[in-house]
Amino acid sequence: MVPRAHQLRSRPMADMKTAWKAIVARALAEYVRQKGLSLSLPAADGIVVERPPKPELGDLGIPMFPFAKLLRAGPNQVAQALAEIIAADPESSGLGAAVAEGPYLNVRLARRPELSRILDAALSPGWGKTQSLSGHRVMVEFSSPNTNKPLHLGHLRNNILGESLSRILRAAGAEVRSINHINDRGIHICKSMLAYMRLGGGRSPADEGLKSDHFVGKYYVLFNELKEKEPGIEAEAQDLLVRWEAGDAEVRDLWQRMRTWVLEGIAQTYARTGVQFDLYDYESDTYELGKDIVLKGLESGVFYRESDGSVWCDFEDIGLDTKVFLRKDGTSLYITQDLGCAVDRHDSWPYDRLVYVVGNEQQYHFKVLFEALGRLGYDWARDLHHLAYGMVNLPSGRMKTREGTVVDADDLVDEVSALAKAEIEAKGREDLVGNLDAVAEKIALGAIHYYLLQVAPAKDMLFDPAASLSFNGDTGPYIQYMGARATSILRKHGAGEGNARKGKADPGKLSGDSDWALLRLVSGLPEVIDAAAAAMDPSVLAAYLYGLASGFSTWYRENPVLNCADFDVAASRLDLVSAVKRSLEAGLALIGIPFLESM
RNA sequence: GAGGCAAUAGCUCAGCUGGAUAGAGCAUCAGAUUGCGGAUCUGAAGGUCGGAGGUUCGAAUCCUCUUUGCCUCACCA
Repeated sequence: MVPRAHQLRSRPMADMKTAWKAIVARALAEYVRQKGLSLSLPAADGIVVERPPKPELGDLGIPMFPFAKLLRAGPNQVAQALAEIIAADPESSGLGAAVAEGPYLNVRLARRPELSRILDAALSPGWGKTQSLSGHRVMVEFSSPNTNKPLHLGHLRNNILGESLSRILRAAGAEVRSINHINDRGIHICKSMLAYMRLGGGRSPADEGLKSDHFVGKYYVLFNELKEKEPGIEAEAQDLLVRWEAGDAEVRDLWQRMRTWVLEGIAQTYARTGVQFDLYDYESDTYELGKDIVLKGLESGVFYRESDGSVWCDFEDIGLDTKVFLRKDGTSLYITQDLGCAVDRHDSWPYDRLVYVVGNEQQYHFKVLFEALGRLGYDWARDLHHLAYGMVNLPSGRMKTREGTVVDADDLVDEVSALAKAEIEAKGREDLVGNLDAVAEKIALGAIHYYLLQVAPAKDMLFDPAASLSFNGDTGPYIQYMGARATSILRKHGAGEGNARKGKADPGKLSGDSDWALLRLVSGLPEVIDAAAAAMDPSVLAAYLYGLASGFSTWYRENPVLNCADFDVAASRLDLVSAVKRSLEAGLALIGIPFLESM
């Protein structure tokens, strides 16, 4: 089965693998026929095709071990036999040549047709978009801040994971809705309100010259100081919550005012870091949702009532605990609300998947939530997914608000920006970059987002300030820098410099090992996007982009473009540089790293 | 105590459904620019993949046990 033309356009390298699986499967069948054996062979898509560890070994490698066992022959022998059969297969000859190397069948692809196909794809408008999830609707909930303090480093990891995931899913063809579930009610909110009532003196953020979310956060910290001297203040906060729930006008008024301050401040942080949402849920609107669902579940016997009136569900049969779903006073809990939200969301926009980007400390909660929804008869409960990410720790240990070891999001971006600015100035590039502050901030985002995304989501990570501020090596700014250099070549060409305009571009001129190696790297983008989307893991894309940038860097040191004496090669390499630039640009956009034309 | 996640180079991390000599970056050492941006490149050194068994032609990867670390096990969110 030879892949269709439009598929070849969108995923050049993946389709080559598919094509070769089919060729090998055919060769196996032929081998069996020749030997007069009768046995069932593996399906073509079950054949493992990998990439040889070294480029000299070819473009694709197929281990013969599984077949050796099946055919009761040595793997080297099988490789040899298959190579001969494939050499005689007329369909394979246009696609490349297979050579037996030890127990492996290594394929050298026919470069000339591949080169033009890859280049063609990489320079066409759809590059960086795939269809692997087309027709899918995915909801992604992330960020979910509290409205009593500003965002911190942990939120930055959450935000970029959620934002990047949303973009990757869209790039893979899915229809995505991103949701921010604002936690704007509860005892923690009342605490900052109470401290403000005591110490705020009616001042506004502007009066104190503070960003509005930082202003509110200050009072949250002050509450904890008050508590030291005045233990009774906790009860007062509780009382404030009761008044809030009762709709007390004075309390609601203050609540509204402080909430707005925080949300305005947080919105600024989202804007500067490039995070966007399609929808906002406010807990103050949704906190009573889910009660009726629990009551229905009570009727159907999914839940049971304790003698004190509280409602529970027993999960001991699946190794979990019993869990409360309604308080004895009939009020709802976190999980009650989440139950209601999930149903509401599915009613309003039936999705194929709902992803909660929430810290791994809540794994138990989501396990219970999903299980409860399933028991209540919602068959879409299996489409819910908790994307649990690990904590961001500091060299000194865990971040703790009370100990003042929290790394504030805005402060971090400011700090890294200042370093980037100093770096630009140290190199005397102020005039080259244009808007100095804007570019410095984009470099800072590149550094921070890449640092946070480079680690697989599930893992806890260490945030080492010194290392994260570095712009060298495996970092976001390194990738940005390679993008800037590629752009620089194209810019010079555009300005009339170099030999490329004297020649004629021909992909066939790029069949040398180093040009070919770089173009193969480029060709991997669509597959990586699909893999990142399937695994819901932006880190695989981050790793790919670093590899591409690094490959480009190695390549262009040895391979002149504008200065190439062979004008046709110069013109062809210019296309290759364009393809690299476009791939970096498309890929970086998906992981929230600004592309820079110069830096 | 129960459940979950993790452990790979001095440090921070990759290692896709088991496959060819376990890879990067940082740090260390040694080099490279009369050429398209040196925030770069090349090289050296650095590993009993926490430990012990098992499955397999083959294990960092799968299974069991074990050690260590983190998280959770609220009528908080």
